[in-house]
Amino acid sequence: MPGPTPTGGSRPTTLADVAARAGVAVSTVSRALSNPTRVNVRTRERVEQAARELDYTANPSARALSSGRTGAVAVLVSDVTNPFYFDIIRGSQQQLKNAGVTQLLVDTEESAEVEASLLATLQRSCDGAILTSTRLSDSRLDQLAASMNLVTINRPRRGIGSVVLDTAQGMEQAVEHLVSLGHRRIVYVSGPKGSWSNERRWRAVHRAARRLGADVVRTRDFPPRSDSGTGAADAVLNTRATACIAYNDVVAIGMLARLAERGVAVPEDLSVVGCDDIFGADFCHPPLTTVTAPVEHAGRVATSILLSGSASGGPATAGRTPGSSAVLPTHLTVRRSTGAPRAAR
Amino acid sequence: MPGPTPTGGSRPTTLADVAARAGVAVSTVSRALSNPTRVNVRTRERVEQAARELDYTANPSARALSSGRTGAVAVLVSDVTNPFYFDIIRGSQQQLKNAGVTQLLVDTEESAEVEASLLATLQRSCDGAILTSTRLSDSRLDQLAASMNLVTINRPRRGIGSVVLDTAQGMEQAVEHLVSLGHRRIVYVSGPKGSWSNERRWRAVHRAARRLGADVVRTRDFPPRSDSGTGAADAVLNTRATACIAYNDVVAIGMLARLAERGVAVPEDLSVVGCDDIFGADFCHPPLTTVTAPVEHAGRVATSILLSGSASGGPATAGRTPGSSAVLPTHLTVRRSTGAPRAAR
DNA sequence: TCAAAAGGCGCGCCCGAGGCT
DNA sequence: CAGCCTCGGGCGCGCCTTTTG
Repeated sequence: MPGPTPTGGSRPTTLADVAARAGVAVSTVSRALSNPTRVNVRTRERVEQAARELDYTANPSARALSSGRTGAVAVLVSDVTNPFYFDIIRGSQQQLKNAGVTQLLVDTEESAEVEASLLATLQRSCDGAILTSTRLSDSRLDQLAASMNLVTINRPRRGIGSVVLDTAQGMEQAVEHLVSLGHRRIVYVSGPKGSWSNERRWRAVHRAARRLGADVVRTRDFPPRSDSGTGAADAVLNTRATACIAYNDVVAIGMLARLAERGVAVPEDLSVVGCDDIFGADFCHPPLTTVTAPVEHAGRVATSILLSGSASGGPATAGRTPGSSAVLPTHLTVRRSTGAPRAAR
Repeated sequence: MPGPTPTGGSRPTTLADVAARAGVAVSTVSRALSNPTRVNVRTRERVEQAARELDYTANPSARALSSGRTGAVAVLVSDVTNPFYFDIIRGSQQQLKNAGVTQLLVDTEESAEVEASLLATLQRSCDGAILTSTRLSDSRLDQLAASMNLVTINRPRRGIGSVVLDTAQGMEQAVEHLVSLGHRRIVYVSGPKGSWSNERRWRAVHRAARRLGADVVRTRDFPPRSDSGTGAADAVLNTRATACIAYNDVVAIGMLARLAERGVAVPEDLSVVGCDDIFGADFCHPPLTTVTAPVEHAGRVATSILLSGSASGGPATAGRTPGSSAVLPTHLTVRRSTGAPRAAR
């Protein structure tokens, strides 16, 4: 017996139950509930009351099966642990709830393969997906976008909806800031390989440094985790640089811990700049100079783009909408982790 | 035409497509794919190859509709913004992925009504739910548990699976710690009304203080958000206390900011203790003395309990399993935000 | 012992019948 | 009698499960 017959004894009420109680046909109940204007007021009220009395709730699976719309949107993040995503999750959660859509939170474990295989399944169980810092190849991305609604964050691509946090701009400001303080040797602490953002940030730093006549080198790649901070700090100290710009705040905060451990004074011995302005950047010690990005806003915008695209008519419209894209400006927020270099070092 | 016919031109392949290609019946394909042992090896291989060639992926909605199992688990949090939940989300995400289950992340906005209404819908679209810090009444909880698999975190209830982070224990240690430093007047910064944890923590603090001969009062209730810190700090300063214990780290960190703003030295003028040991508690300024709770572990355990319960056979078994429960110990982690009170104040 | 056939699962949507103005 | 509003019937969605050969 397949019927889920928990405790109440009776299985969940269906449209048919409501129809019987209201004395109308199943199709009428369906219409009354989902398209109230297309039915007589009196009938509608009868139906609604019956539904209320029976505590009717539509079966989402059945609805999805016949309509093609699931009422869910997937949000893919490379690592749920990373505080950077918290704000994105939060921003999209907010928008999704307003639209009555549920959020499927998915962790891709920083792997393109995991991401791809998850999306294959997810494709059927959601109306669209928000890809944050995707590791997918261009071709895979295009292919996917053809069969489902997609919006990327920090990974623009022609024909696909996208939101970009223009951290490159903030990175330039960071370099200018450091140079104006007197720094001439700067290190960029590189993020994960294959990250579009990482390359973009590095290029911005590199370009700005060259323009301003400062030396800049790049460390090896570090995973975007707090514990990368140890290796990153050591790597930076191994150079003769007086300032460093980290791929993001998570790493930067990790570095602060290691620097304190090694007795390196920030900013006197080394200035540190982060990126993203995550939770914690303002109350760590010293408070972190960082590139402030409107992350939560990005989550909201990405969700709006996705919803406006899929609203027009379920998965059938996937790939049709040109894919609007937004670029959100960032700016440097100067706190206490940067300062003039010590004259003699 | 309802068919989702994105770009490839052809709609997603179904069991029937695979059956046709493999030259067998639909039911055979179904079995071959979901219950491989119950079918001839040669047949199975033919089917599997056909499925591979056609890039077949089952439609989760259809599967859910007929089987009753959705392959999803909901995780309800009162506020996705709260870093405390990050670790829970992370812990459960991990376990769920191992089991091939997807996570539905849901924000209840600190409201019992929102929580209840969401659960009504969710009930059909997931195989179970993890309720973190639920605000539901006992009766509502029981009622719900009768019709779906539930596991609560920090809200034990007979007959329902639960995980409790025993922060009361850590709270006692906190009081002992403060008293041993010489504090005699302590304030407990109260969390949200209706929170089981809040009451429990307060009682633990109260009891321990009385036992040790210290005075303890309680502030008004504060929402568990960082910006409550301002009001909380002011409220505490308004008393003659030399130490305070906050409902949780989020509030405590918010208080640190306000205290710095008002020029109050921590711990010289006021000792501050938090709870949970969230991300940031170790690198704020000063690093926070707090009750360390194995939050991620709690997320993992809760998920395991839920999965072991629902594994036995879909929603039909809801309410049957007695509901195992776990209590995870906590301990005080002393950092720099607590110290001896200034002799004269 | 295995595979084919058929009957749901619950809902959305299309089409057409009937009543009323 | 034409036209509109309203409702009922029926099919299809894709899969699982049971029964039958």
